[in-house]
Amino acid sequence: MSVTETREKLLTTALELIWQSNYNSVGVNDICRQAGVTKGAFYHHFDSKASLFCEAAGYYWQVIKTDLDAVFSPINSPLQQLENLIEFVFKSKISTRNKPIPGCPFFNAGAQIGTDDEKVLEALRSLSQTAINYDIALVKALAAAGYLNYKTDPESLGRMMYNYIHGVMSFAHLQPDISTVRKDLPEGLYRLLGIKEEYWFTESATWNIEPVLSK
Amino acid sequence: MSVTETREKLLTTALELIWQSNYNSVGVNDICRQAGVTKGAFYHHFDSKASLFCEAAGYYWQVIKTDLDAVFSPINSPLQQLENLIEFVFKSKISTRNKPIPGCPFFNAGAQIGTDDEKVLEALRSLSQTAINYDIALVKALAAAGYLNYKTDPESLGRMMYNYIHGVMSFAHLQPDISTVRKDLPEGLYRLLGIKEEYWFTESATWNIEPVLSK
DNA sequence: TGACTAACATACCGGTCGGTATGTATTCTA
DNA sequence: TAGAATACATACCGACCGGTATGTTAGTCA
Repeated sequence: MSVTETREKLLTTALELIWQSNYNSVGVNDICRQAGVTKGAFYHHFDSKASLFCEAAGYYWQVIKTDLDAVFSPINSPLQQLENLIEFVFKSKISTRNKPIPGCPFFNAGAQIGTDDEKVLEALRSLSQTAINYDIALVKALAAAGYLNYKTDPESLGRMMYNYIHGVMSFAHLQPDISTVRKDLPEGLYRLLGIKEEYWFTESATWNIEPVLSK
Repeated sequence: MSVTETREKLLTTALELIWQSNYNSVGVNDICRQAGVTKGAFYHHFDSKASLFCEAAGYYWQVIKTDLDAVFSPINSPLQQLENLIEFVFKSKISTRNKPIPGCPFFNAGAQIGTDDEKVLEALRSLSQTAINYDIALVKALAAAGYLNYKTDPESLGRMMYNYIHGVMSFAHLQPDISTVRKDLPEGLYRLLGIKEEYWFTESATWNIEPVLSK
């Protein structure tokens, strides 16, 4: 394995394992074993488990940014973007490729990591804020196009979208019922956004490529 | 300390500690130290850490049920019940009594506990479903009273409320900004429920007693 | 009063945790 | 081509984990 290969293998493996369970119960040894490298290699590349997590956060973001840019591509109408987002969340964060319903690794980790480790928290904050910014942009576009019922504070509404999506994902983690999510996810977003009812379920997603990281 | 005192002290202490951080990082030793009892006493009363958690779940529910019944008391109008719920979530789950914003211990735990330990998961599932049932009842009452914009599936909408609330709480855990929550929590629920806009922020909560467990 | 037991206390166990010290190939550089 | 730096591998550390074995005390009941 080349240098960058080893490094990326550790990053992706860490993501995968933490995704499947959680930050605390995934040990450095587990990551190393799964990645097929030794602990020496691990601590050659990363200072600590926490710093690996921070770097993995950046790596993860860089990876899904490609997907998000496609999801929110301006060649799609705002309504299509919304449907794309729903499809993206479902495909990349929920879906049924394996038994467990994973949710977002970093959001889960947010609830898992103690209040210590400020660096990790900061990485998570930055990550979530960047994600919310995508939502905010969508809200503005929807509002400008006249799809929305209420007058709207885009920042607040972007946060609401983010919070709702992650609430649904966490619930799906506990109650792995695909059909429930299929229903609750879009309708909840329609309601939150205040999409006028005549536009509900009228557009279909233009995004359906396989998410980069979910192989 | 009497027998039941010791037992309850362990239960409440476990709740408190898990609340403040999370299931995995709170050890049996921590619980014992904080509760002022020894490990021998712990394992005299409980079979394992997991079984303590299950019993704590039941205990917790029994405790907050009192609050919930007050929040959703039929002497309050549906709109008042909704405001009460918002106030309850804010006071008992968020608030500012200490620095950290805890969220719901059991919801957090849901994201933390591995897919193993099926008994724990089952306890969490039962707990969340019972909580959702309160929301469902509220949805029905609101719909019957004509406060809602859209035609509604109460079960689905109850879940949406639950998911949104916990999404907000988890986000608050990461970004401890009280004023944000103060805004996003009610408005998100109004939007989700489809409360007609003329009823937004029109009622004030009739519930403001101190939650039982948050001393 | 003595046998029995519930309710603890103390000491300790094997296993695992994140992290490190040190050795060894391989590659780059002067 | 010598030697320095890189990229690991191996072995090991102390701390802590959940859990247990065993001792001690206090109350119950015959």
